[in-house]
Amino acid sequence: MHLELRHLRSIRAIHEAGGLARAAEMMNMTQSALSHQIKGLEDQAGVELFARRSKPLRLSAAGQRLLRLAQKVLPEIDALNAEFRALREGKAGRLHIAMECHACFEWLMPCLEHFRSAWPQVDVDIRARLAFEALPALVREEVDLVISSDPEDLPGVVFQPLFDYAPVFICSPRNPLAQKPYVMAEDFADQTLLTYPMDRARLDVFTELLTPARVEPLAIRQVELTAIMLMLVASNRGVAVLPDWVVRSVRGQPDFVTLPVTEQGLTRRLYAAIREEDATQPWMAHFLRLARTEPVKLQRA
Amino acid sequence: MHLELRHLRSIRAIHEAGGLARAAEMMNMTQSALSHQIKGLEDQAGVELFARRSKPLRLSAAGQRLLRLAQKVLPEIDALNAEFRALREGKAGRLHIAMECHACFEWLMPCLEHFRSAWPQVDVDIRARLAFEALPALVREEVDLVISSDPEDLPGVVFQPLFDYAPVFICSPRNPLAQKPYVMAEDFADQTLLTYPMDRARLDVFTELLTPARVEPLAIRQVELTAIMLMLVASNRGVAVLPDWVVRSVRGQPDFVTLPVTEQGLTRRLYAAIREEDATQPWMAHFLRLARTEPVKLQRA
DNA sequence: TGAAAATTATGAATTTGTCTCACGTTCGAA
DNA sequence: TTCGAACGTGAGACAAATTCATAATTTTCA
Repeated sequence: MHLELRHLRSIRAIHEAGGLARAAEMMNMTQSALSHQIKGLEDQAGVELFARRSKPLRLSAAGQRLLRLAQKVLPEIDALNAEFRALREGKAGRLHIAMECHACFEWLMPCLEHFRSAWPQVDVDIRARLAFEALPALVREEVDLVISSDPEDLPGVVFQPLFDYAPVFICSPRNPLAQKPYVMAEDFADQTLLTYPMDRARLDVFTELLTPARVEPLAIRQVELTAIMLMLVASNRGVAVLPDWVVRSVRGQPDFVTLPVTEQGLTRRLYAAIREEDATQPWMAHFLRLARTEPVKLQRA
Repeated sequence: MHLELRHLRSIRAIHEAGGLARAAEMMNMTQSALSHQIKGLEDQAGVELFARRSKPLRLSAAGQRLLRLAQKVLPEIDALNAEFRALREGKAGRLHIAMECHACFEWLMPCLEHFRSAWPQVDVDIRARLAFEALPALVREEVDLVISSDPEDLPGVVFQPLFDYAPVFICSPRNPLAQKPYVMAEDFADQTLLTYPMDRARLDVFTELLTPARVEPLAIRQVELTAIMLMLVASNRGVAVLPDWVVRSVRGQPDFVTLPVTEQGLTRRLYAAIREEDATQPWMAHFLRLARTEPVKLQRA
């Protein structure tokens, strides 16, 4: 069959108008055109859609079945049109975020909460552990924003700086390292290192410290949740290097000792990678503004 | 916008085929036609549906939204086509039954149970109390079968006889009438009559007895459910005239006395009114066969 | 890096389908 | 029966979709 939305619209109009002539007027076409259309549809379907006996043309049983479909489908089409219109006007959009930085949940969630209420027509989502590389996925439009601390030069992609943070060493006061003024790469050689389950290339402690110094920790244990990681640190089952906004939340608790990484401490900058085309979207600008201010509140908390 | 199903099919095909050329082949059209079609759609929508940067043409965010719609809508269209095909082959259909005879639930339900398993593709339904007249509704194709005991001569409608039944008087043994060998119209003058909530013209007790004799019962109480009506009879709150297959179910119970209506007893014939066009449908024939045999089992039970 | 291969875009001609116009037909009511 | 309203039909006009041929890409692979 060659059913088209045009036919569904006609069926609905004929039902609502209670006749072919009035329906034709509703749809800005001649009564003849509608008659032809319906006839063609019936020929294709091989089913009588209208009770032809009496004059104000009424739907047959099969026609009523078709009407039900029309009443289900057409509103969805209209909804999509409304969405596209909002999209053109910059009110709607999609913001699917890929995080390379696993601890970013902490500040991302409050951000998205604020954002959602301001831009209800933007479809938000977070994808934590991507099975694939995040930046290619950004180019492929599978995601719309990537949180990363390693800007790359990619055509069509821009890296917007968000804020600076410091990777901080954290361990139990019972750990011997707790006595030191700061930690160095060599200090990890006899430690169990707790990390998020990600590639080493995406973990500050490796890219900034251990890999350049060619130091390998005694053991590595991968942990998904920040809260669990802190528990393990508190019970001296391992040490970790975490962003300052995470460490700040346990400051002053007697179970934890925090130290700078290297004598000067490390500083890293977080970026939002987005497609060039999206950089001008008003909602994207709003989100970036939030992503620059929210985390700072956490860091100062 | 001028979105059509054709476009949804194309979107889906391009997604599934992973490219425009392969999709075009899948849809038995040239690659050029698809390219033109997509371009037209994007112009209309004012939204980029595909990521044009890289060659094996992929869906953009908006395109993915459209794909979701396609995946929701197209299966429904296919389902309808399957239904229409079954309809043409006489496997599917609609059997919406209107009852003028309210007590017919008793035998109609078992009938429909059997029928449903034999003709799963026929959409069955019962409408008990129609707000309108049942026969005009049959002509208008709002229902497909009317249970009635008053055949009329209507163009396009045929009355198929189902079976005969006897309207039987039923009362409590404590009721004075319980002593009589049969009841007459005059006996109702000082009785509370229990009836289904229908027009008098559709109730045997009036059409066959009281109206011709110009007798009015002391009171009329309308009851929806047969079981409730029997309860009221048992507690001598009223008397009733019910079809024999209903009365048969309480035969032998000490709470009830049943008597013939008039000396000879009444006999009525039940008909199924259907549209002429449906008379040749195989499933309709099957249903009528069931409707002739099932009730007789109840009457003999 | 450069050429070949694969993939998509474009433009004009053609085909297909849809609509309009004018008139015929049917149905229901007076 | 006749009238009027509502629907059907057919030919031509028009619009839209498709095709063919070819250009402009990007991707792949040597």
